[in-house]
Amino acid sequence: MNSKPRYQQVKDYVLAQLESGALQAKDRVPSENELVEKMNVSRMTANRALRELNDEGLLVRIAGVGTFVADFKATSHVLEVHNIADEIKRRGHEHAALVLQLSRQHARGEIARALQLGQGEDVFHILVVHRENDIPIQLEDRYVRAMFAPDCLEQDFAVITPSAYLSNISPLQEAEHSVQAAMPNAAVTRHLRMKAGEPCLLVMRRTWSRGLPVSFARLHHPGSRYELTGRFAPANSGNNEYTQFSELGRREQ
Amino acid sequence: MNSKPRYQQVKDYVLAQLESGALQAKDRVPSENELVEKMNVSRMTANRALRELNDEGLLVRIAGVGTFVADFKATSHVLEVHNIADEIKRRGHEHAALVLQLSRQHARGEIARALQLGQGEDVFHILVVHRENDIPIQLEDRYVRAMFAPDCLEQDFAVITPSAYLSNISPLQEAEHSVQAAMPNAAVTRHLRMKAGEPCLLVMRRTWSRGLPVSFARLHHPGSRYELTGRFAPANSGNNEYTQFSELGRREQ
DNA sequence: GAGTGGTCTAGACCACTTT
DNA sequence: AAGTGGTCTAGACCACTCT
Repeated sequence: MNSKPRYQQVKDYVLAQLESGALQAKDRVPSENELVEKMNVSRMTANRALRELNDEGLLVRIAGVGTFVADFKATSHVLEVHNIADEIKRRGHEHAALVLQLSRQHARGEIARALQLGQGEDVFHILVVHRENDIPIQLEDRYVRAMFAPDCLEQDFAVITPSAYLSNISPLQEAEHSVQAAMPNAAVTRHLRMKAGEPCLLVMRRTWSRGLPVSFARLHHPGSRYELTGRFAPANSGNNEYTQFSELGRREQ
Repeated sequence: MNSKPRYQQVKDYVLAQLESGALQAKDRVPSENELVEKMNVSRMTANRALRELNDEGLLVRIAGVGTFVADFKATSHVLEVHNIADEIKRRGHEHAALVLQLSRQHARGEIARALQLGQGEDVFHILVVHRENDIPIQLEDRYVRAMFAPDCLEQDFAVITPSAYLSNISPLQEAEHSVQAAMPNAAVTRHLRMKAGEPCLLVMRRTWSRGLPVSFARLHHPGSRYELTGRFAPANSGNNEYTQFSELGRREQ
């Protein structure tokens, strides 16, 4: 029954004191050697427990000084931006994609800047509507550096997501996101079947591969049907370490 | 010069193969014992390297089988929701808060549900406008379980952020967020000095302490002036492990 | 049975800050 | 000098999977 690893037991012991309030922010946490004695573990095991709690942001460790309760557990929480097709499937719903446009263009203005292209370098322009159970849920307006994806025009993006296609070509290594509220133009309104006056949740994403920005996407979502959600909870007694899940969710009601 | 810890050298060795493309998604990564021989380290050191890369989501380990390159490195990226006052100060700007309302109320409808209160249990209602260099940037509409914060009415929320006040009372342990685009009502429009027809980026946040939801907040931000941004980048050669930063940013231009 | 990851130990050396 | 965290090792036992 006490099958939990020893380092996890040490973590639980410390976590319990955090949660009970016995240890407050900036308080000193038992040192590795103190835990070695109290919990009858080796120092490597105590070290792993405290190091992981440090990595998780709950503790702050200072070599030569000690280990302390971190200050701002509550201030910085996490949202994740997922692949839309995976999200839909994870909800057990049907994903369908409709390709509205797939062409090669010269990069101009914002696109050229976002992808760090010289004016006139080529990009592929992909415009796809993603549907969940036939309800439009995302308009993907994506530009891809042409040099990076020479066979882009031959893809069927109704079958393979542009995002999946890109990460197949080469591992993507960096991403940058921004989320904002914006009013859609007429075309976006139409493609997402939105009511007039309804705002969009607009996610902009840039991805890098080997130091070069290779893709820039504007992901429009109808404000009435979508939200980005996240939950953040240290696992008290039972589970592993942290439960962090979130989803690009279709609003239920 | 080669002062980097051995486990980090092992991580770098594996990372280099991920980044060069020598190892693709689902490929098998050298086992701990293979790394022990190739890198001249002990197995504990090889184990730490692979375990950390696993924790970071880059590798998948299966006991009895092997270690493999993770599948969807690019699909799930992170945004963080920060404390507004800290964010403003971090940008070197001036934060000011104007308290519009501070009162005790009976919980009804959505508020009672969100805080899991019986109809009629009391909440404190806090309404504050946060300004960055005198420009309204967030309307905080917050409800706090009355039992949790008996001295709430005596606080000066122009000086201490409600969020900071709450985490002073007791460590907050769980948080739930949703981000959506919505049209503001007339009062929100006025308090944030928004143009007619401009949408809001609306962050809703619930926080828990010791298993009870203690606070529910609607954070309205003018769509034209705010966005939530995030960046995600594994540190290739030089740095620690991961660089994950993000901010609730005032849009620059 | 050979190989894998998962864990644990007892001891070690180091650089650092505190007293 | 004593205490702290940071790292590393050589060996060990286990449960598991694959062949």
